[in-house]
Amino acid sequence: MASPQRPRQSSRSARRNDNPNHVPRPRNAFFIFRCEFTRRHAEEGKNSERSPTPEKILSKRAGAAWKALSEEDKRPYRDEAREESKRHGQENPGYRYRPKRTKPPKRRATGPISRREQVESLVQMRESSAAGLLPSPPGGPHSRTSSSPEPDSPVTPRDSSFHSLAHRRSMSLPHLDMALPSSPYSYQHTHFITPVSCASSPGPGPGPLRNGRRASSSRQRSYSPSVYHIPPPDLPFDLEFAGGTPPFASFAPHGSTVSLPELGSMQDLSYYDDGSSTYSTPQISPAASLYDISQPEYFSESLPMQQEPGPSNPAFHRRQRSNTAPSATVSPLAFLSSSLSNWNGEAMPPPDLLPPSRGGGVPTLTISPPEPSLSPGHSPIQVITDDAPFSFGFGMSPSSPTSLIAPSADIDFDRTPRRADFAPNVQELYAPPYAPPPPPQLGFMQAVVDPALAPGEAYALESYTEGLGAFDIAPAIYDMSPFDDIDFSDFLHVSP
DNA sequence: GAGAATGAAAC
DNA sequence: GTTTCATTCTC
Repeated sequence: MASPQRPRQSSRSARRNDNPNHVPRPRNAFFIFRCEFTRRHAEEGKNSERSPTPEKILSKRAGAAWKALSEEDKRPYRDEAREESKRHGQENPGYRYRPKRTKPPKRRATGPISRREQVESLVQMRESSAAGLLPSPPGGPHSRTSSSPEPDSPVTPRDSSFHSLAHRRSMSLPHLDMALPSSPYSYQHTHFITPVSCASSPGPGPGPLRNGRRASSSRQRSYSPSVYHIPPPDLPFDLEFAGGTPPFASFAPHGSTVSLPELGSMQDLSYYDDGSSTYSTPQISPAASLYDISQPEYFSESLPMQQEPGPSNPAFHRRQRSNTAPSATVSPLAFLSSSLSNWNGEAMPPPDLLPPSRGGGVPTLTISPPEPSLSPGHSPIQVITDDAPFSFGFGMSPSSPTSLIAPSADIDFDRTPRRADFAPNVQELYAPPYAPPPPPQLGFMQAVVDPALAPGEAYALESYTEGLGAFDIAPAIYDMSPFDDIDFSDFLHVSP
């Protein structure tokens, strides 16, 4: 059994950082065992003619011996490790293990990246663009802010807020892979939407593919009996369906369409930070039902005129952002249904006539990116009619749609301030520090992203970087002086 | 400083 | 899931 001696500071740890005050970590059970193992070996070797066993070999033997021990045999060492850890805590109050990352952590193969990472990506690209350089890969200068803080740097309340902020996600973030195809980060946010007839009820079961795999090839097919995995929109792809009606599947507010009747028969899946997921059935607003826009005649010339879009329209009132919103990843479908719930039912006919081929059929909805002409926080939902009962695809931007203007979702997971949240005088002072990103020039992407919409996307990032900059996340990039007087506390969880 | 082992803790 | 660092000491 290991003696309860305090381990002497190793030469390596003593040198660590050249810091004489460095406090080594408490040993774990195996290290206590290994120390004893080494000691026993040394004692046995005293009377031996053999040369001392190299430490490497000893470590291997100790590891094998440790594995050979039963749990009962290991218990004294585990107990001792607990005791040592307890003593360590008592002798070093306030101690916190702070490993230093010497190399950037490997990017997760799946899962969404943080908004902050995306902002950093944008900033990096913008700088590179201004310098006429290609973006540097992750791990470059701008990835520094993603690594752990300096071990000995004080943790201020602001730091805490900052970290919780960085872990929040927002569905209002533009998809950088689309707006900025050369982003060093890949957008991995995947949603699964299955027809009710195929989907299991909420809870366990075969369920969707967690963290949908992303094929490395430029073409991807993915199908399972209960799950349709739709790859990110930056890749051309084919979908295979086992017959029947293909599901509405969407992962970006671009170009995917679905008819309203179908919308109500589908289930959506959202992932949460804690790894859980929930199904939900989009709720069609009473207004939508009332107008029954599933009927083609609804789009006849007898459409009622409605208000002009804009802040004066009560329907455009933006709800107060909630600090208690769950940290969830919202799918575009949830976004759409939420938008519909706010929709006042009014429709705006198109300025020009619908093409004859689009004169009938079942109307479909297309979620479009925000347009800069609209007040911030509002997205247009465009209703188009199509001969096909269902259409799906990318690059199917409505050419001459009937337009419904609906307020955007009141689910806003972005607790960072937006320009609209700033004091009026600040809003007047502020001028965007950069031009909107240029339209993508990649062939397929060009068909998907409407360059005219880029400013709207840029706006969201711009406002977010404003918020980040106010917390010194991107110092020396923006002149944040106009925002010095802003109280951001409403957007943060700050312990009193 | 690397190397061997295992596991706690952080990220 | 990945990385660091606890111990030890030789190479």
